[in-house]
Amino acid sequence: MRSILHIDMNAFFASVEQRANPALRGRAMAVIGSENRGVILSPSYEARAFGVKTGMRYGEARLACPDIVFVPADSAKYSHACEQLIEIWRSFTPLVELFSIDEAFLDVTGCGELFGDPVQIALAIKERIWEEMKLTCSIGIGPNKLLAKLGSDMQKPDGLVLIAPDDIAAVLEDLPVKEICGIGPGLTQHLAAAGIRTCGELGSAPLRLLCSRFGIIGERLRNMGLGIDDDPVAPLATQQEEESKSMGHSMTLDEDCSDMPLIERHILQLSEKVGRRLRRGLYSGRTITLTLRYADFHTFTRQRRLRHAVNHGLDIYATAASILHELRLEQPVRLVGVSVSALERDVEQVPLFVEERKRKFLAEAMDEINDRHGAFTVTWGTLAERNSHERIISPAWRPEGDRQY
DNA sequence: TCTGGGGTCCTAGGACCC
DNA sequence: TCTGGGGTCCTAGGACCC
Repeated sequence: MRSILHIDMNAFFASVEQRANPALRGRAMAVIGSENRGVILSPSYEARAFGVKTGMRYGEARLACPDIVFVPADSAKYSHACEQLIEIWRSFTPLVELFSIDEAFLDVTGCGELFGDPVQIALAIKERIWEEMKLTCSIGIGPNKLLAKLGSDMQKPDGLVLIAPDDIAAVLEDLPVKEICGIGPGLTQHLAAAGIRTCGELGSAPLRLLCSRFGIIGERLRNMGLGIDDDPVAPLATQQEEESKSMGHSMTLDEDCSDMPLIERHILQLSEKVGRRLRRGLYSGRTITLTLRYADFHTFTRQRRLRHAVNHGLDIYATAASILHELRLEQPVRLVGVSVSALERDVEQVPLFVEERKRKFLAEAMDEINDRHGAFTVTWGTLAERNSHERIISPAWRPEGDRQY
């Protein structure tokens, strides 16, 4: 039986900002992304008390909480805090899997001799994080990642929830399926249509029914209902060795735009950013995808497969622009995105030794804002230059078990 | 102050080949 | 050749996560 911890930092960006600036402490504040047309990335707990939530538009947040203070996101600050967290976690176990910039799984099976039972370990970790960083977190403990993640969600902020093997059935019996990581709105609705609302119902549903309705994820779904999950905690070094599958950038324009030359310039800028990241990671790619979002939010993609892989901004741009020119825009454009997939690695140039890449990873880590629902994703050590302020993003890698959705 | 940005995986249909 | 089926590649879209 494994012992897995899932650690979820509470209001991570907001807490880091409050820690850095005493004037923000105890105040309703929120970290925001872009200046213009963005959403709340991370509200402080004081703001949450007013009903401010991640993903809210600024106007909505101000309506709920007129005195709220908006603070622009500072990715370097959060990356640095994340590095400190990793250091603390790794002092307990080498099996640390970063799930996002503010979440991690730790496999503490067999750490008992050194640090005590899993609850003692969790308490010790919370104490270290508080002592050294003045941040709180919620920790879930379970026999696998699925249940550990569930546990960390059950008590916020500053929670500690143990789901022991004997508790599993009782915890899951009446739990709505959407609480499970991997079951989103779409699956929730489909399951409801099949008469399945709780994990208890999901776990006892006939496998044949689930497979006929949900295909190859049927079995995985039933396991979710039963709290079964064999997915191992992938240590950082392994995560870093995983190759990226795609790299892209997108941006919401300050204003909806019908001006083709202007849209082209945005596409060029995005193409250059993507190209730099590809080259830095010693990648090139054969498939170029252009994403457009119209003013009414309708979003679509067009992609083109090239004969040879490319990684220069102008090559990416040439393809993306030609795709654009074959379209007839039906509305003003709200968002433009360029991404490259079908990636290849230029083997001869790759200098990679795990240790070397590991060091780079910590030095250059995570940059670009994602949000969440608040989070960043993280970039793995593939940068060639140091001290670059370029924004480098990351594969939104996920644990294998959740990958199938 | 109308709704961000980064990913992964899966499905389904059509082209094309044997 | 009035007719089938398997395989691969490609494209578009959608579900899911943070």
